[in-house]
Amino acid sequence: MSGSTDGAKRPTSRDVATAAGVSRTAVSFAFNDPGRLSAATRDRILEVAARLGYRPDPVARMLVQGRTNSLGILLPQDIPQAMENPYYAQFLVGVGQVCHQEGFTLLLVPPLRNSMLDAIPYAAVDGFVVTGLERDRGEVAELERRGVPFVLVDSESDEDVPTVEVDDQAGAAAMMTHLLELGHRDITVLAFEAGPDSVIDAARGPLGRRMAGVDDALDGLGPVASDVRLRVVEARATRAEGYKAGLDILDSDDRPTAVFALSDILAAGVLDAAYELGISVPGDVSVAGYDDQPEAVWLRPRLTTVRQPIEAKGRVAADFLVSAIRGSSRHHHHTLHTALIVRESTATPRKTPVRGTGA
Amino acid sequence: MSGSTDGAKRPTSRDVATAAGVSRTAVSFAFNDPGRLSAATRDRILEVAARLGYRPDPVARMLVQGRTNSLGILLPQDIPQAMENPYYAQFLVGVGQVCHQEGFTLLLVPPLRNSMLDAIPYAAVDGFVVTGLERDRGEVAELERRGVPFVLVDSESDEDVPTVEVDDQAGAAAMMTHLLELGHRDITVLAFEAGPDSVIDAARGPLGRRMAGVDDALDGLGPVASDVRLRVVEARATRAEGYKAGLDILDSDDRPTAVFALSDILAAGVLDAAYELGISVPGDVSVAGYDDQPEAVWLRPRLTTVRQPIEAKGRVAADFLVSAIRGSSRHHHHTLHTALIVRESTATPRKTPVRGTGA
DNA sequence: CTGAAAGCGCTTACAG
DNA sequence: CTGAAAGCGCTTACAG
Repeated sequence: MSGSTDGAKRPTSRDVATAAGVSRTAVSFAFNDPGRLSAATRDRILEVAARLGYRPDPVARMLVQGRTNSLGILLPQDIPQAMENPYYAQFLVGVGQVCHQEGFTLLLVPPLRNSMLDAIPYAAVDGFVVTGLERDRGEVAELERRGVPFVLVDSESDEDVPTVEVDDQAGAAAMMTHLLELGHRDITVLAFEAGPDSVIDAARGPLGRRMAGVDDALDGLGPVASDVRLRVVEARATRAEGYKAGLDILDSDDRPTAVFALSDILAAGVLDAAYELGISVPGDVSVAGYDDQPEAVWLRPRLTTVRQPIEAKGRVAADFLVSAIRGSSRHHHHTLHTALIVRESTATPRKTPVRGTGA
Repeated sequence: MSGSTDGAKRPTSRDVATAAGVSRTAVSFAFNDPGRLSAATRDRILEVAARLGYRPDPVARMLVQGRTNSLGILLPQDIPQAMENPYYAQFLVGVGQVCHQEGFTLLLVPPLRNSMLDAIPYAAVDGFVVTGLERDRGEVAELERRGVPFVLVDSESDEDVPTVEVDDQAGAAAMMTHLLELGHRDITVLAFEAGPDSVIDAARGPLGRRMAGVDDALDGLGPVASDVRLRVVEARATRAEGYKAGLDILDSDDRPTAVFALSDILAAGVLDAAYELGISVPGDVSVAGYDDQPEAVWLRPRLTTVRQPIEAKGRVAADFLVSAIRGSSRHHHHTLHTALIVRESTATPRKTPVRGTGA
């Protein structure tokens, strides 16, 4: 019954113009600038358009206007992987706020045939928010070639390109210092590893900076640093993988007195593992996270973590992008700050080794 | 230093053709069908294109090819609200799988000026996945007018339009029956309410069907049904709101023996409230959820809930859409099924009222 | 208030 | 193997 989807093709502005006995110019005005038409003409055109089921073609309009009213998010991984990651969802909340305010839609642009490079030329967007890239990658050159503005997020600072960063190094250092000041000398860092097919270089970017922060804190300790035992374990950033890693770390004669998970989702998994093993947190072991996702405050015990303003990061990046699109002020840089959030999951370690004669 | 973003405008295929001494046809072939050119010509064109920083314009290409290679998700709420909802993230995982497989990007299309209707004509997509709409709304007519395929998700079944549904009524009935069979006769249903600015009709759609399922179970009980005390409370679907509602429901002389939350996120909040109040679950009160989000199994106690295949819903919807775009088989319908997942948060109610002389 | 013309940047039969 | 021409469907100065 609908019929408009099949059969005869969609009516064009020419069809409407003919049927209404006006020019295509008039049809365009009826939709985009009705004030320029007499009421009679306008009404007639609109009526004919309604009868024919006419709508201006959005792509033709984009071509002639030179804008799409849509922002692109260039993803380093495919859409399912991104959407499974609560970090991304939160980041998109921030980007989405700007979209809402400025009337943009949001295009998710995953790698094409496993290549971010290939995806860049095909996306119909007015600009890109780019996550998970370092500045010297070929992708940046391709973006410049593409000729639309873009903003690098969580990349390294760069003079020539707008960036939004978070001082992850300071954040990780603050948490590590917190742990050291509590008296911990046997600490396991649980790092996240890149997902399968990842095109990002995990050693750089946020992970690299957080690890550097860990080292900073150790250095700041002075000569005593040699007393500290530091182990590093990796897991994919899901709660289930955090749980498995947590089991490995905690179910051992030689378990650390503190675990510093480099993302909250991993910390949640470690908490699950501790619960499962009957190991008390923070009594037997301290657990710390990173991100301060909304989830963190609902965990038991409430998670001590490093807050990074993920939503603000998305918002600032999108703001920069929209400014660049609108033609104002090129090359912005902004660094967001982290904060140490001490809740219930960290405490002074027991004096006596847990596996010994007890508390 | 980059220069390509500002100053002179982007080179076009004409510029490349001129510089390489060939026709625009040849330039097009060099990028889209290199086999049709002699190696020498092709290499020369590509080299000149690289030197000039040329890329075919995606929008012009879309116009002439009549496709965008992008799927649209028509949202009933703005992007931040959608991304805050774990249900949506999971749904997008399913849609994203198809995008990945078929090489589509994904455009998030929120209401424009608070109107879904207004957003439809402007999105450059090959089709829409539509959530949160009923069939008789003006939006459906607008979609038909738009002339691209679309699929309605969680809508009512309809002959004329492809739909993907879940038998929510049966799912809710199954849970309610489970509670009744355990012996509960004083049950509070915690329903989710639409967010602010919502354009959806909450009384219909999934919520309405789940409530109908609750009634079905009561009806199935026969004459004893009159012994059942049923209360309904509403809250916005966030954990914090679930927590607040949980406090209200549980911190009372007259609390129910079971709470059936119509979404897991709400159930999680009720669990938080019970924990806060020192009320044992399922000892003092049973708590049930709906959705079986990944989270549910990490809650303590593990949540009894109704599983609905959210990811599959997204996948099936996107599959239908891609088929329609490719021109095959119009008008599909698919109903997905729910399953009762009994875990630890529901049990037989205490015989004696909690506020009485105790167990 | 209204229209004829040019043009957005590309691809695609068609012809040679 | 290569090119001239038409056309995708619209908007926008410009002129009247």
